[in-house]
Amino acid sequence: MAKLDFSPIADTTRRAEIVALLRRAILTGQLEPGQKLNELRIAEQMRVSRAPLREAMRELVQEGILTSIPYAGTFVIDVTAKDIDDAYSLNKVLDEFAIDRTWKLRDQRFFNELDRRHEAVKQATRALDTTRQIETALQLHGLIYEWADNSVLLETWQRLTSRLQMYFALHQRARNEPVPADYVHETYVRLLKGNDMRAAQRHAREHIDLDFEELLAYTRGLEKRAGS
Amino acid sequence: MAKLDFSPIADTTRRAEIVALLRRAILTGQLEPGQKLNELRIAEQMRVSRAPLREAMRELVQEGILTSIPYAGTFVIDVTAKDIDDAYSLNKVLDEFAIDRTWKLRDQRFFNELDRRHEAVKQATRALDTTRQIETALQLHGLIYEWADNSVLLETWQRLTSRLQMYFALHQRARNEPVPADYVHETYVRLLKGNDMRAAQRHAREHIDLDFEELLAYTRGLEKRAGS
DNA sequence: TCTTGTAGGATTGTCGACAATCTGCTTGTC
DNA sequence: GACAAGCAGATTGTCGACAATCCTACAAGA
Repeated sequence: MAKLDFSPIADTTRRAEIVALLRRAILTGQLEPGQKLNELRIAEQMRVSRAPLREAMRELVQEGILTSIPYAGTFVIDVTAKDIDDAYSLNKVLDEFAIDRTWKLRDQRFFNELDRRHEAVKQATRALDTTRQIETALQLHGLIYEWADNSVLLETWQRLTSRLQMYFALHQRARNEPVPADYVHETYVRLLKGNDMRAAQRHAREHIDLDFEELLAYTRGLEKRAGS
Repeated sequence: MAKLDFSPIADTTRRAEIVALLRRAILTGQLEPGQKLNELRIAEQMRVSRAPLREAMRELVQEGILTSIPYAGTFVIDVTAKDIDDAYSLNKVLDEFAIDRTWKLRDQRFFNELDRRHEAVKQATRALDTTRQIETALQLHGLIYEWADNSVLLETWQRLTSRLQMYFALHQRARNEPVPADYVHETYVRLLKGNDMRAAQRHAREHIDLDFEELLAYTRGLEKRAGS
């Protein structure tokens, strides 16, 4: 018999679909930070009852992109400069760890996947699809986490990813211009293929710092506006 | 007017109470790994309807201590040696980061709180209350995370804590004898009060390794039993 | 004028019932 | 006896309605 890998079939609960829809709306910035989610309205729009919607919202609260206040409502989290700073500084540490753990496990499949994801980023960049560009860039970056063979680390990264994607999307919407940032990934991929682990780790740090500076500048602007 | 700090009043939703009850049952080992949670039965026992119970369970699924399979049920997560290994190796990295970030922020209040939590551990140890001993030890350990002034790091730690507490509780139940492990905390506290950050970080690593070895040995036993 | 009490409407939290799905057993056929 | 089809029974997923709570506006009183 031919060896054939079947992927698991899609989750068929409404709840799972609602989670996906809401997450996407939040991470692409369609739902703005601080905005309240009216259960009845959303349930009507999605043509579902409030029960699965509420369960979906609980999941996203635990995922860290919604926040809930009893009897008051559920809101998209606010984005402060400090949150971004916190997320990024933790990300640096995790990157270093992930690269360390992945390093010995790299094989041809890893390199192929790396190229594939890199290509996806470049394609999205050429197509000027900023949302997809952010998504693919984070997926490229996430490969070291998937490869590190540490489930807890991977979970942590996925939680962080949600926030990062949200931050980048907001940043994008504000600037409303495509990001080049292509050569940076070029170097990143090259170093991950090479033999100098410390160099790769160092680059990851610096690469992150780069994006981070831009984000912070944007967010500081946000807070000035909110404070006025 | 006298300055008085009021703490926020407790959440009064059934959901929040159910979450607390379930979490406690899982983390103390009353609900065993792999065990299925029957919604109807639990709802009847708690005298609540299934709606808030299900929402509570979704939260715990996202928290990582329950796992859900659509139309099959929700189960307490299984504990494998690899999971523990993963959690601990990540914990080492986070500890180092947390100590680094906390170091400059230490003040008298920090030291006082450190002593207070240390005292709580010793008290639980003297009282032979192993459940409370685990709880207080993790709280002592968690202080550097609370003090590090990084909300994302703190969240990550809290997620890890849930698992660690569960692991320790299982370990305890299996051995059924009180752990001394008192002097270890003594050293930990002393180093956190001192002036040598690297020494504190190094100790945190070694301290963790110690507990970890015991846990792993226990869990390997578990898997042999399950495999037979 | 400021504070306090009080409806009214809107929204969230909870409940009980129904629909969809899974599991194990029985039955019938070969 | 082996195996597939199909039928309960139990359990999860979803729905619509009710209860509890909050926010707003407005009126009454100091």
